[in-house]
Amino acid sequence: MNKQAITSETLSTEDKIRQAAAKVFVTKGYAATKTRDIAEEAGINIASLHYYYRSKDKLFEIVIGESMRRFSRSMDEIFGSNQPLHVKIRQFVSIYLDIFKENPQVPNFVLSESQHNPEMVSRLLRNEKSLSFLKKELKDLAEQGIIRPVHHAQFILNLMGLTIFPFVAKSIVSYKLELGDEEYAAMIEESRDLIPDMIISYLYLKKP
Amino acid sequence: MNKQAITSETLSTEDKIRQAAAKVFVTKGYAATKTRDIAEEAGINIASLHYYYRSKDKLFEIVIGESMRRFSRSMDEIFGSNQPLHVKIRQFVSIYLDIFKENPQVPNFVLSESQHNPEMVSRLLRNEKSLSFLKKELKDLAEQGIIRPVHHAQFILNLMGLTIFPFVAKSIVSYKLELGDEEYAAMIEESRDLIPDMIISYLYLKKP
DNA sequence: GACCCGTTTAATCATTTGATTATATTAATT
DNA sequence: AATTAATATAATCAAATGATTAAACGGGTC
Repeated sequence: MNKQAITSETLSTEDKIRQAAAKVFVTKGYAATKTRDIAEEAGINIASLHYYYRSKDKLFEIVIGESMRRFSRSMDEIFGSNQPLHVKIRQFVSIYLDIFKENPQVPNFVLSESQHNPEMVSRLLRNEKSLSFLKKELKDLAEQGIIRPVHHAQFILNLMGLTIFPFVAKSIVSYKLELGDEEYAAMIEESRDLIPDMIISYLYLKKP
Repeated sequence: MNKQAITSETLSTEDKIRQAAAKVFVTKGYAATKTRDIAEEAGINIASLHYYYRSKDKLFEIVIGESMRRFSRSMDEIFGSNQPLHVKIRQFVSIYLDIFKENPQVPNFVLSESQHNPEMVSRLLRNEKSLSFLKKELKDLAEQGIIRPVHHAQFILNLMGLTIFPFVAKSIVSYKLELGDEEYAAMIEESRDLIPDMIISYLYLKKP
């Protein structure tokens, strides 16, 4: 029972709708999601949905906004801390692997909807901190001869790409390489060490 | 004029439809694409679209099937050749960077639609060769002590992730990191060497 | 010119879909 | 109990959408 019971007994209608919307939007994408799907998933009437959130658009922006900000903030926290860079790298990979193992469809959802609606990105992330301190940290470490010089965007792209890609490409890759779910999951688990190892070994001129 | 002229003068209606469909599907995704969008883009009547391709679904499968197989085959060709592994790695990155620079929306399109419809992947890629020879090559090189032992799926995932991710994440990353189009393109160009360098330096125990 | 066949078009259909309205129900307050 | 405000529901609307139909068009063949 549990989840079902909690959903229908303890949550307010408003929350039930938001939860259901998140589930359906993330699974099917904005365009393929019908307001009726959400209402059914939430176990409520379509009109209630419009009563709480004025439109499908509004509801969608709340859902994807939450996803994007959660993503964005964890990143700022990790790279804004004062640990050594190589620790931050391991933290990033480990934290995001855990998040995505719980929500494997979210990365594709966010990336896909962002591409279809780029100005939404700027609107929803407007107040989020930037990663400019990372730029400085990389520059300083490079000047001290600890790491090789590298554009901070290169660094972020490679780190994110390695971490996220296994989740967005699972259907295709697991088919092409004939891997079962368990084997695929085991590989992702392996990458918890492999990704940081690879990046650190490339980046650092003297091993940290 | 050129492209426009070629489209409306020399192409058959059938080809105009397929080209228009590819453009619209890739840009907006399956669910958000209306048959009227395609007809308008192709400069033809909606009924003609149904005359040549029985339904929106059929047309879509042709378009995405072409994308997926083109992707899949280039990969098989590169890794099926008999060049040294480190050359194949550089080839892979360089070839795919060129493809995606021309069609930056395709990776997101294929990945996103694949996730929403996983059995489509198996149906469309049914007859494509697998990458099993790569598995053997990695195993052999590892046994000879040339490279470190690594799961072939790890290898493919990391290589693809590094190459593809900059294209699927452009909206978000360029916003968060405040990069203009030119700067972003320059970074991708940098990665033509950086990605292979990083993978090779991690993989090879003695430099090749 | 008459006929035929592949193609194109305008008009239309049935269903789906986001949204609204008017009514009912519930819970709290007096 | 009566009143009121918040919430939920059934019924319905107008627009959008995938698909079809029947008629027109065009070019080749006899």
